[in-house]
Amino acid sequence: MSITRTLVYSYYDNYRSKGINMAKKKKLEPTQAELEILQFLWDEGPATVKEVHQHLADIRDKDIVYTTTLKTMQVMYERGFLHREAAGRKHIYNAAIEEQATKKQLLDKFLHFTFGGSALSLVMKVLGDYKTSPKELQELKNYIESIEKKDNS
Amino acid sequence: MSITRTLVYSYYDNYRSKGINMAKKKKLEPTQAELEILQFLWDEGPATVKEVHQHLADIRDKDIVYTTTLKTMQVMYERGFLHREAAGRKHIYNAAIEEQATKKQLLDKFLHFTFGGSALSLVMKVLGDYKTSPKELQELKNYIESIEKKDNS
DNA sequence: GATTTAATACGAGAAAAATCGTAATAGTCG
DNA sequence: CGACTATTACGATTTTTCTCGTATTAAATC
Repeated sequence: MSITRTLVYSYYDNYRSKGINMAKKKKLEPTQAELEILQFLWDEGPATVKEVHQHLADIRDKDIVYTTTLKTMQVMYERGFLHREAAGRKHIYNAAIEEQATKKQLLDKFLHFTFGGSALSLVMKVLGDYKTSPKELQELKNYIESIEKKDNS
Repeated sequence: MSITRTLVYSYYDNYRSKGINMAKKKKLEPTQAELEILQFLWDEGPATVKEVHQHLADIRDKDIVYTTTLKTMQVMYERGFLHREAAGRKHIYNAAIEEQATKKQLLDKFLHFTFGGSALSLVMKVLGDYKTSPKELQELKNYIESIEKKDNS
């Protein structure tokens, strides 16, 4: 129980805490299919549908049709998740939402639904379940110490 | 880039690595609504629909009708996520799937879709985004050291 | 400038998830 | 027993997400 239970957040706090009219807040979270696309654009920068689609074909196990990717990206554009720019007959798409903020948002949600809001129990689970190299562990300790230093100032 | 990119897993590995006929594998992952219910049963043990529903009403911001909870739990029972036992006119439900294994499964998926499979970048993000108390940080360091020791034996 | 090709636009539908309303049932209490 | 109530059963609907096929457009090639 100890520390893994200490740090608990409510997923809904995000919505409640931001004022009165949160009810009419539109859906702002990318879906999973959309996430895979954003992931690619965040890492690689602007790309065409073709490039994105190629990447998905590599990544995924299940096949997908070109127009599916296209459609998804068009929807993402409408939803404000992507920018785009015409270049000849093509469009060049880019992420329109910020990587870190988006991940934070999804993390909040995941934390709520899967770990009951406990951030530390998630961290422990990850460290316990995935083999981490000595070097990585060392770097992680350093990072923790840098947080400690910052907190003390 | 450094360490946050090192530890990368493919979400699909889970499916691929377990043999030949993975294609016909049924949907085995609880949905989000189901997760909230499992969470409660894992924490609190066996409960009636009424109790679960009461809990959801407390937890959630949006209202939900009783039969919705009931239906969800019935579906979960059919899907094999819950056991149940008649007690007079009621049913007493309990989780039928293992907490840690289930969370691992969901973590794999989340890691893939939201952090491109990088476990460490998730850990760093969590530590960076959520304020963690000095005591918690210390316990975390201890935990990391215990992993280091174990690896060296 | 006609034909071919590569891309987008768009509507429709399948699949999955979540919700609800009504009916049936089993237990309770007068 | 008969009325009442709490509970389950179940079908249907809504909402969200994902997928695909066809039509259209714009550029490239000959």
